[in-house]
Amino acid sequence: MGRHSCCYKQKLRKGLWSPEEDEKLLRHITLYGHGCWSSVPKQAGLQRCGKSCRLRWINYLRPDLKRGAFSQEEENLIIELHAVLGNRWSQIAAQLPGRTDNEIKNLWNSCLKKKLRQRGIDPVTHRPLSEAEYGDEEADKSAKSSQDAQDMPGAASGSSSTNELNLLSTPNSRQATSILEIENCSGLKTPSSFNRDHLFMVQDGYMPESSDFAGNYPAVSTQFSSDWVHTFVTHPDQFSTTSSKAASSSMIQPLSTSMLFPITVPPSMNPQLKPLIPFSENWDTGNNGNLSVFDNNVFGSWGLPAQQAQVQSLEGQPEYLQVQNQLLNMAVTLQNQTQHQSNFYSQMKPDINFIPSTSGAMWIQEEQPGGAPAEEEAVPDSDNTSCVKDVQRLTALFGHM
DNA sequence: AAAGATACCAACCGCCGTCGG
DNA sequence: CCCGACGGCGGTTGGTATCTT
Repeated sequence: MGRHSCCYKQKLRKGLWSPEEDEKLLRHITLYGHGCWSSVPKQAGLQRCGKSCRLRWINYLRPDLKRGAFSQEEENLIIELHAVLGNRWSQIAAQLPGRTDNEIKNLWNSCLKKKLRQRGIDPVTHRPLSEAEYGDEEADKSAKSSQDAQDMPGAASGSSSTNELNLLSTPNSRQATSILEIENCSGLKTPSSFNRDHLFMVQDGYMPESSDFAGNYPAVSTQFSSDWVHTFVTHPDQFSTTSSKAASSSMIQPLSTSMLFPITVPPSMNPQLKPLIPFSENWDTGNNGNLSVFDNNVFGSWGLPAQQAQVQSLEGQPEYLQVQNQLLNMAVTLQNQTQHQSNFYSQMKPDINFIPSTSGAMWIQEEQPGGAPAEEEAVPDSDNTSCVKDVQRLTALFGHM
């Protein structure tokens, strides 16, 4: 096996990157972009393979990376996403602006798996350990299918069995338990599977009424983390494929700008939200088997009470854009109400209200009505490591130029 | 204080899908 | 259609830091 083909051509450096190498790569990409990765090391004067450069850029040098410890909310979100996506780290990372798949993978392997086990939850199946280990036949079947989905992400289309998950929030959650349940949700394999199956979410005591489901199917891309609501709008193109992998991606994946529009709504706004997005009755009657939910007036409302949130049809504007606009307006309104963010990257939490990222994601955090910042789990300001790294990066970029 | 154990994380490895010739 | 280059992904490794005994 040995090295990747690009590494055979010449003797290339391996191992940790020196500050000088970082500087070269950072400067090169800042000035010229990366273009073809295989040509980057030569152009940048590096004795590395293109793959190594790409990895270094993505995992370390990218300017939009969020440094520092993961917040409790991020951890909860990762756990919830992992329950749905399995080890698809890149897709999970797509939901966490500023975090890399490698970072999340490391966190999972080093911390979250352990935490889940300590809580009696099997990190693979996301079911109670006792049930996962000694469960009845049905439990075994369910667990197995879930396991299959995670073991063979690429073979997802072949598996259409139950994918049940039951997530419990951390015992330390400030308010009510957040529970995300997906029942009989054919493994999120294809969007059309939602025609028969249903998915619902329970949060802070909210229990969807049966009428909520009458002919409608809630968007999977609304997530609850603690008492926050994470909502995503996915670009319709994401639904237009029958590829199992791409289809499952479409559920939560994202974002190359406008592909996904995540908004995190603070607890104080929850009363205004109804965590269901009606889906069209002919959800699965897409074009030749391809699903184009937006052709079918899927988004009749957006989390708000129906009478308040009917999407007005704007001539010539795709409905997903209308939804995005609604969310954007909401976000801007929030921003206007809470005018004290200053630097996007210097105060990620808890002070940031509105954080655009290059990936098109926005995170909104609102002040509590009393004016005090929304109470958050304690988030380490910025650990020494991240400081050192940031200094290193800045030095690399500017210190010698 | 030293040695061993454990945790953490950056980077590598190999596989796979896509694309262009 | 085939083949090679390339990018992307997930699993794994190895070095370093931290903790425990």
